[in-house]
Amino acid sequence: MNKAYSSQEIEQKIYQLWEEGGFFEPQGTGEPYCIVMPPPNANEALHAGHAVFVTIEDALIRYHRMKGLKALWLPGADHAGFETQVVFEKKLEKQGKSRFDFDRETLFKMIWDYVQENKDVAKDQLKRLGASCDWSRAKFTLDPDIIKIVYGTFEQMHKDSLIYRGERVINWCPKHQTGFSELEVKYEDREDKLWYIRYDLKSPAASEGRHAPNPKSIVVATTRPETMLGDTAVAVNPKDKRYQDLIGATVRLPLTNREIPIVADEVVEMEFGTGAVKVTPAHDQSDFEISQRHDLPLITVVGKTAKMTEEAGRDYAGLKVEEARTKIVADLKAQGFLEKEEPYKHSVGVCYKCGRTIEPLVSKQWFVKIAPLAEKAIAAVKKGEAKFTSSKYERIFMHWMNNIRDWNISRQIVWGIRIPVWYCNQDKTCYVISDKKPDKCQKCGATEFVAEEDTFDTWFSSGQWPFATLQTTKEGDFEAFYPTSVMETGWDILFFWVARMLMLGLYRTGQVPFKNIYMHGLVRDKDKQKMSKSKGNVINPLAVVDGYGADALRMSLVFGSSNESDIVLSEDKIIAHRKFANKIWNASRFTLSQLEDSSADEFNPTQIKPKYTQEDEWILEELKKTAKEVTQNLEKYKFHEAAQAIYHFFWHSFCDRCIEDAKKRIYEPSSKEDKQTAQLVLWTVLYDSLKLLHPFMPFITEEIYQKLPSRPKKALIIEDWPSKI
RNA sequence: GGGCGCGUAGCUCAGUUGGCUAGAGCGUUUGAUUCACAUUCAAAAGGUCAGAGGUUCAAGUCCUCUCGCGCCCACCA
Repeated sequence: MNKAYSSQEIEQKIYQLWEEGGFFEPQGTGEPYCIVMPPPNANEALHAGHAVFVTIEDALIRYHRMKGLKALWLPGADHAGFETQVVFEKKLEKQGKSRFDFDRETLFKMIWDYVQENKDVAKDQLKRLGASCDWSRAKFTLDPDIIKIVYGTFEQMHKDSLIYRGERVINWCPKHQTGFSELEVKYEDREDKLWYIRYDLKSPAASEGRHAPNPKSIVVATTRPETMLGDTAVAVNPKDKRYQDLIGATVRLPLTNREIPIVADEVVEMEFGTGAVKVTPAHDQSDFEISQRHDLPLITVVGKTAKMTEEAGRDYAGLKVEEARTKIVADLKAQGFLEKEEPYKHSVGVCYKCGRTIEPLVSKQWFVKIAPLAEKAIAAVKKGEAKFTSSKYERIFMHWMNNIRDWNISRQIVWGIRIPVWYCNQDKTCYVISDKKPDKCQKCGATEFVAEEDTFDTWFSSGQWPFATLQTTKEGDFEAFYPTSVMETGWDILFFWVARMLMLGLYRTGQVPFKNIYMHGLVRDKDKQKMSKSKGNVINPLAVVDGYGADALRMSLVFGSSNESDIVLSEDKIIAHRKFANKIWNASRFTLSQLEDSSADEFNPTQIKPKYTQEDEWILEELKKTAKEVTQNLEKYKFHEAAQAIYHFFWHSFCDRCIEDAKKRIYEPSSKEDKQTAQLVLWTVLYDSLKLLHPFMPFITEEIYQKLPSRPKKALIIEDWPSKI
């Protein structure tokens, strides 16, 4: 053995040993244990967050495998619709091209090829981190059998009236040319202005017999004056005494003279601005809802590229929103309609990818009626069918689920699963749901169809991942492993993914997709800053593996972080655990050398009749206690405690005391029995320590195990866990 | 506006249902060793557990308030 531990020399060799041994496939007849891996993006290298899930999930899998459970860790890769398309678009941009230069099929094919080129990157990196997942079952989110299941879900939901196509205000990114769900919109604080605009009355309201002065106008406050061109009403609160007389009156929209009514609606807050609000149903979520209640028309004045439309009128059509705003304000001022303007701080929705201001636009999109699904998910969590290991995430989850809104699942991108709809006519009122182009519409008899061009929100398909994978891997997998044992993923995708999996899993299978939910935190740098490319503080896990070894990286990710909160990763911490790896190496090197040179008779633990000293009894007791502590903490998902327990035992009990004690007894033995007993103790403690360390530091422990005399199994990975509880 | 969480040694954090002199890693100081150890070992310093009040035989741990910080959600026109 080398004097110092060299991770580079052994890691690859050890991984190969496991793979060739077939140890990653579920073995034996034990109780099934299954984790479905959150599939990394197929086109991207892994980042620190991936290293966290590998560390935790692999520790769980290895522990349960050693405990004798039939353990399956099911890997996969995600096409990651929008994310990947954005990456690809940037590539195109560099070549001076845009995705709009290509037709749907060509673009899809180009991205497909691009993903194929990169698809092994993530897989190879997972292997380098030591992920003991069953590659023979690996799935890709665009596998035809997965798509088939996703289509089946869509069709079933449509039959159950849980899917509808509707005209709604959606969150539109003018750069990426797609709509989003509300989760993909980020908010940014902005210093803006609030403009007060006077709308003159066409005719006084019916107010005979009232004492109130008969007003001639009403003033509204807005941050988006340019959208006034699309106003179809002014709304006030029905309880607002100031405007009682005006409800039902008609005003003339400045600049256009179009006549619009004043309506009363509860959502209007009397305290804000003047208490009167302009209603622009085509460009504001809340206004849209008002328009539905009052049967108001829609006028779209902002188009999909954030430019004013023809409907905005000759003077403004074609202007960018910001230009239109400036011009409108100037025009209003010139014509005397601008009462005042004041500085105003508010938050504005922006695209989470590019930061462009989100334009709320009315558009026809596919929606999932979410309330019935949410109800079942809430009930399942309440009943404990799916348990959050941390109550804080359960509370956050419940709060969101109780306020959930219908889910826009259509995306105007090509990289994804096409929504399997075929329209029978141009106005798209009649359609057939089918994976292939249908022959004939049963409803209207049409034989010509227009294909839906939108694709599903990635989360609609990945929300079905646990059952879709297990139903398409191997015969009997679904029956054996569903519901899976635990879902472990980052808290940032609690709503995006975990909540959707629960809802869709319950809907499709009648069972929760996983029994436990463990959320890990964000990896931060030593100053607790979020890692980002622009800050230059990103720790590339593969670079760490190269420099310090996968075991050191894994150990530093579990050590000193708990409560499923954020994880601080620093070079100091990694170095500390590389030192620990070296300590393990050398303690083992010493132990093994002491067992070897008992040349007289080969070391054989079963042949030794030990005469334990007090010190021996102490270390064996400590070992037992540590095994119990590691086990209990693993059972409770307290990885940091488990790791710390074995770390402390190995270093300070085994190395500092047990080995020191053994030296005297082996070098200057008082009796043959005592020497042999000392050797047996060393062997025993090392043997069990390797097992206890293995879930966290799989490579080094396996390498040493392979050198251990009298080892009972082919590999440590399939050894028996040393503690029953 | 609503919700969640955090504030414990210089730094990063543990501390299970309230129970002995509050712990770990890194860092710092002193000594030893190079005899398995790209070192290691022994020892030490360092905390009024954010602050105030309360419950209790007993509170870092439960309750209330205050201060500071972070995050999430929301139809802030």
